[in-house]
Amino acid sequence: MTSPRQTPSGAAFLLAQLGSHAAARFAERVGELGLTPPDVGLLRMIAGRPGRSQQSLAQDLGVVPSRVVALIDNLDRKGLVERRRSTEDRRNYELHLTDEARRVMGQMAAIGSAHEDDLLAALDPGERARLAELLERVAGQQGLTPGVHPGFRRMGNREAGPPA
Amino acid sequence: MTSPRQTPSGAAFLLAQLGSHAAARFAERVGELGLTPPDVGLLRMIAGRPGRSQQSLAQDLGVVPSRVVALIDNLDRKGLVERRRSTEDRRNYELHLTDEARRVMGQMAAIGSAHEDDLLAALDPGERARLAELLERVAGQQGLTPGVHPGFRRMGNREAGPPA
DNA sequence: TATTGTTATACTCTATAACTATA
DNA sequence: TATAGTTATAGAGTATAACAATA
Repeated sequence: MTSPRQTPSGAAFLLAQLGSHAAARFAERVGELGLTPPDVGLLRMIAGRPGRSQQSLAQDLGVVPSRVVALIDNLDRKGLVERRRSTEDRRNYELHLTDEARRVMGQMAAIGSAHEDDLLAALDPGERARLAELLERVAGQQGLTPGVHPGFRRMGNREAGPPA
Repeated sequence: MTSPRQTPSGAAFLLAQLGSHAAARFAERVGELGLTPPDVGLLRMIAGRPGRSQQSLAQDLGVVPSRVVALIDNLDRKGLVERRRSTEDRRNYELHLTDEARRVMGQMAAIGSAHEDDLLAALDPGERARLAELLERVAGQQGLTPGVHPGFRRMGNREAGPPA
């Protein structure tokens, strides 16, 4: 006979599967605002600590500084973030949101609610709370930083690519 | 004062965050076996229906057939899958696992258990079951196929890349 | 003509390393 | 010499389109 369980492990697989799904749906939604998920994360991080440098972002995101250049370039081109030379140390920039960015973030909040609502349509409010509570405990035990999505750095594929 | 909630929505965000984390940890583990997460998914799909064609995989995975070529090339080079020309319709291949692949899948089962255990260390057995039950209902309502991870096709970035 | 698999090509994402300006 | 940011370059992942063999 074949293997007893076709479906993988259990909650761990469901978590990965649903997480990927949730991320994809979220990407669709914010895409309508002209944003990518990384854009959204960056905006939130800058909003949380205005004036922070690209280096500090690179550290918190776990990516290399040159990556942040491209990321911020995106937001800059969209008119959502401003680079101001620091007057104290003219090597670095102080990153600030524009008024436009603050407007966009208002829309993001609405999008977030709708997203949550659609995603968890199968659960009633009590069940959603229980789910959130369980997930929070898992996230805490796993050492995840609240509010920081680890989807920035690609998980290294330590193997060869396609043939030719 | 600033926005009342720094942390995004709630369970939806936690789901995406934990899902990404779970996937990354799983990638680490199977990497020690010389496999990538796509490898694992493919092996399971072939094991579930030996002899299936690359086209059928492409459909179930939601990727383009040329992508499957590279994916199967990988497994082929590792000696885990065999392409046998179909005798009925010599256009397509029948994909089969090798003995080595079956051995590897045994190890994968052990890895899966350890992964689940580490990931959900914060929860006792009853809580794990409750979590799985909630997640299953969400996954069902969202129309996710049991056992198929949607991480194959990259979610389209419908926006410009880095500057130059 | 339609279908399975393949190759050729191009585009995006991302990291590494070299470079500029400032300290 | 060390640090913030940038540019140049390269590698992996993926899709589109053109192609070969078979039906």
